[in-house]
Amino acid sequence: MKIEFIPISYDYFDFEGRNYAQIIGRDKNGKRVCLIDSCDVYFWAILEEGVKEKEIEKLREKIEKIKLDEKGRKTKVEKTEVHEKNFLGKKVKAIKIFATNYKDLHGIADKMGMPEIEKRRGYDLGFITHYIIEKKLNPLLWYEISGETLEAMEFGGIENALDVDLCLKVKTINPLKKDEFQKKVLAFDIEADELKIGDGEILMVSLVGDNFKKVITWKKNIPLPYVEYVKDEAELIEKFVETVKKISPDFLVGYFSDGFDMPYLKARAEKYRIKLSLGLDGSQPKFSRGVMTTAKIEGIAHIDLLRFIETAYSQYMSSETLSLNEVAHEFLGESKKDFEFRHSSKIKENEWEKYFEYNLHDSVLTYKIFEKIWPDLLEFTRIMHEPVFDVSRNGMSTNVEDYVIHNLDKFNEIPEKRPTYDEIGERQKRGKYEGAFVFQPEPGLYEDIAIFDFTSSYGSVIVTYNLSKSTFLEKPEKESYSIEIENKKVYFSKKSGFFPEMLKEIIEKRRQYKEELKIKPDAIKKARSNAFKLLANASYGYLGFFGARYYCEEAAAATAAFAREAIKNIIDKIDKEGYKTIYSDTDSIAFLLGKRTKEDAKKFLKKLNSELPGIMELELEDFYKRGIWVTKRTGEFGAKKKYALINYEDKLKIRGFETVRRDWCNLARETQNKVLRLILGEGNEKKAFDYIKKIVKEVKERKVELKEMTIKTQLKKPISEYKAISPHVIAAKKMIDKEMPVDMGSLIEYYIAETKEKTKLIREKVKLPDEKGEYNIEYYLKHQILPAVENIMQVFNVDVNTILESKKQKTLF
DNA sequence: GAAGTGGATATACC
DNA sequence: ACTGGTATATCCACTTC
Repeated sequence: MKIEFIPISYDYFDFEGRNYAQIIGRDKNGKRVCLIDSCDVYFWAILEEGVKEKEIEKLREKIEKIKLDEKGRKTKVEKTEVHEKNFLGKKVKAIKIFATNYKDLHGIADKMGMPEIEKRRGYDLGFITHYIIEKKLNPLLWYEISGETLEAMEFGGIENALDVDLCLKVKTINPLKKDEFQKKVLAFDIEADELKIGDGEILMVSLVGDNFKKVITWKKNIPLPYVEYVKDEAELIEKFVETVKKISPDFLVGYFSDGFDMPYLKARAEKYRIKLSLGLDGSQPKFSRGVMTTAKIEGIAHIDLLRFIETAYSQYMSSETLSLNEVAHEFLGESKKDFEFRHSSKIKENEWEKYFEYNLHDSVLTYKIFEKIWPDLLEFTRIMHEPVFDVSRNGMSTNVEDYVIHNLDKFNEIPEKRPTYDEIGERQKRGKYEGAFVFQPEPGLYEDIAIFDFTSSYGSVIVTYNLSKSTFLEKPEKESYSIEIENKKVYFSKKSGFFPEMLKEIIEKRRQYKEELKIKPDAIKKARSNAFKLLANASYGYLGFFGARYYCEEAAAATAAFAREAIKNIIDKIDKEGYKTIYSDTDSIAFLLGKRTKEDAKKFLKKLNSELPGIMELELEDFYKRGIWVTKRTGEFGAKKKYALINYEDKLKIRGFETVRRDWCNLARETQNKVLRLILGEGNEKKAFDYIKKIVKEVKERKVELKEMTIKTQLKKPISEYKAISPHVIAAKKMIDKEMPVDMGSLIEYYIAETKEKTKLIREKVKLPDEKGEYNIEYYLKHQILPAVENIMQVFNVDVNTILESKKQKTLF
């Protein structure tokens, strides 16, 4: 029979020693389908140069006799073939070795230390990756599948165990041009008494899907349409499982659910000896070990939104934390419902309804955010060619690597292996190489500024100069790209390599999205364009990442070197043309228009572009009315990475200033922001100065609310590992004493208070936000407010410290 | 015990 | 273990006089 099918969730099982892919998806009518399929599993033995035909035949005979009997599996080499392949761009002869079970590829490879074999490769890919490469059944794309239904009890009766409408053994797979997909989404969120996994009771769980809203609870029976009352916690867990089963979503979505909701449910279910059988085969979620736990559900794509947001968006978000509240605010313009958390025993009778609403709303937000990010998740998954479960959790280096691995066959390339533990150690030992160029700015207030920047700068350098592990030349060749790094010249072939070639496609996608964004801007298009920019830039990071298969220090260093050369070239040309460069960082240049018009600058941009090599492209970032660069706190030089601009739509662009840093108190940040706005918007430093005086007065008169004085700093490691006991470490210790949940990664909030003891140490004045006390006037003036505006006013030769001196005289009397 | 300096730490920029 | 380097700023910890 034939069906139209979109694959969503991938798993595999072993049957009689062989591997089978078990793929769950939907057909065009929304029926849930399970495909069962197998594929060849193999790896490569790359032969030494010049091995003769006869020797190869002998070798094949030897290899074909290899058998393994480990871990209760009997695996053998099924057959071998000889192929002409490429490895790292070089033509090689290789034996393709097919084995019974993919788990034994490594074991077989280990038995092949023959002298004719130079390298063994391709034994370290997962089965699902093998399968997707072999059968080209890519996730979240439509296919026409022909296959046959299973016979009774085939594969040990898998069909009966699976909760699907149809089960097919695959015969053929053909891609379809079809896009629409009515996915079924269910968001969920639990509320518990204790934050530590499993320590408290689960009070309620909310579920939100398409036209579906529910809160299951055992705490209070309130007649509300969405509340379902059960008798105890055990029944709550059972009801939750039952509801998920009934809805049977493609995507079960949580927020931090890998780290909280799922492990919590697991812990509580274990306590009551209940099976958390969420899988379509009735299996429980499988939790991965390691630093980051993940919860995988058979047949349903469990998505932890936080993980995807961290990799795909966080760099471009203005939220201070990635809490559901702040992320919802930024993505949706909506906030969480207010609810003051207390232990359930302290919640009053009439407060439960609010708590339920709160819980439900969290799932609503999770559901809505998922809908918002869906286009990106879809695009990411389709580009990476790996299941959405993995893509949604992977970091950028893995994304780059997945992309490469799944595109190798176009180049007839054998995959490179993962580095060994020792190789990683070696790579980590190497020193840093020189990175980006940052222009030394002259402090001052400037007017009429234009900013150009390179589109996907590092990515386009890699493509243009063909930089990669496979194009790196040990010995110089006549026709090659070369550049000096650390007094040593490195060379790269001009014969196009597969890595740069692949990157080209990513950059083209990014350009396309950016164009669409220009035509009709919206937040999501922006995020998507940024997501691809991220992928392009990550390719550079990937080259220098110690865990990468295609790690190439020389290529990474050369990328930075070529980029430095390119930007310096542009700076020269801009200045030669009669403009004046005032700043530049990595891939952007800010310069003064002087007497020229915006149109002149645009024309000039065209000219510059016509002279750029390869796919390098410079674009107009924006024009700005005014901009300010300040001095460093130490020394008279202009500070790098710290400036503020205002464009002709009066929109501020602030970089590096305390305004954008969360480890400064709100008051300092807001004061600085206001001062920048006054100076840039109106060009009025007098007003700014008056404003500062006003704030200083308010601080001295204690008119400022304590919460404006809170400083937030993150705990980057376990408390015990801190050598320097800084204020936030003290605050964290205080929190632990109060049994508040503190962990690595927690954002610690505190303020600096007045104390009786005479001490110089700031850490001895630390108090928690809810601790009684008064803010320390001297500290906030001298360490927060004035430093935040000092360098800005210095541009106008105004010394803000005089405010303190003159006022001090008065207050003395 | 004050002053100066380097190290540890956090955060931002691209 | 889960991209790279560049840069600023703060406060602690130590040295020196």
